[in-house]
Amino acid sequence: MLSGDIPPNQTIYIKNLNEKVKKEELKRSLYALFSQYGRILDVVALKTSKLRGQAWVAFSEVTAASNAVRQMQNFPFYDKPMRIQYAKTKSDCVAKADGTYIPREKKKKQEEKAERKRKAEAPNSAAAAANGRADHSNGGPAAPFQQGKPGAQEAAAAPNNILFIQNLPHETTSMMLQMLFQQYPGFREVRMIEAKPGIAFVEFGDEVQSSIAMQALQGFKITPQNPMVITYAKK
DNA sequence: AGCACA
Repeated sequence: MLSGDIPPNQTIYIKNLNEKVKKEELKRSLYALFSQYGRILDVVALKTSKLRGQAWVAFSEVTAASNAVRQMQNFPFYDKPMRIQYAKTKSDCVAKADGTYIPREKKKKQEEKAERKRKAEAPNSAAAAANGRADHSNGGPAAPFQQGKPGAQEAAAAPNNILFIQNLPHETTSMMLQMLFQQYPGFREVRMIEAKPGIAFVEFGDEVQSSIAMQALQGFKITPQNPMVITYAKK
């Protein structure tokens, strides 16, 4: 198998990223691009000699990661095809959420303690950490995806530089949509069909640009009753 | 190619 034999993980590992992109921009773009697959807990990118050109995106669900691995495989991102796998280990942010997180410095002490457990001391902080935390106060409940996003096991549409907008109020004009979408880089045009009110197509220069606009305007309300639903247009 | 979180 191309992707190797790494078992599914809610964090994906991305390599072959364009190393010229600034770290903060890279993280923001990755966030915008991948949040269509589910809730993102964290994006990690380092520019050290060992770690440049790579990034980790941690999702709240494994199914989101699975869809992302399949759908975004080889996606041209800043002119380079992304190579995506599951991460080999659990992200710290995930461990923190499920109560298994052990700070890095304390990890060694932790192992030493386990070796000389012959002491059989009274329960200490290590034992408490091993038991995990009962409270899930961290980050709140795992909310279902917002409307307009596919269910976890349902395949998401393939990225497209053209967006399909639904649930618009019938009085929406292409000029109104242009005002909204032209603030995002790569905007080209809005197309509406007179015979079909409530929908529109918005074209961008490429899939990265359309994805960022989608993320930014997903659920935007032109009227209080009309949160817009944005998906990629079918090819 | 390269699997981290300070």
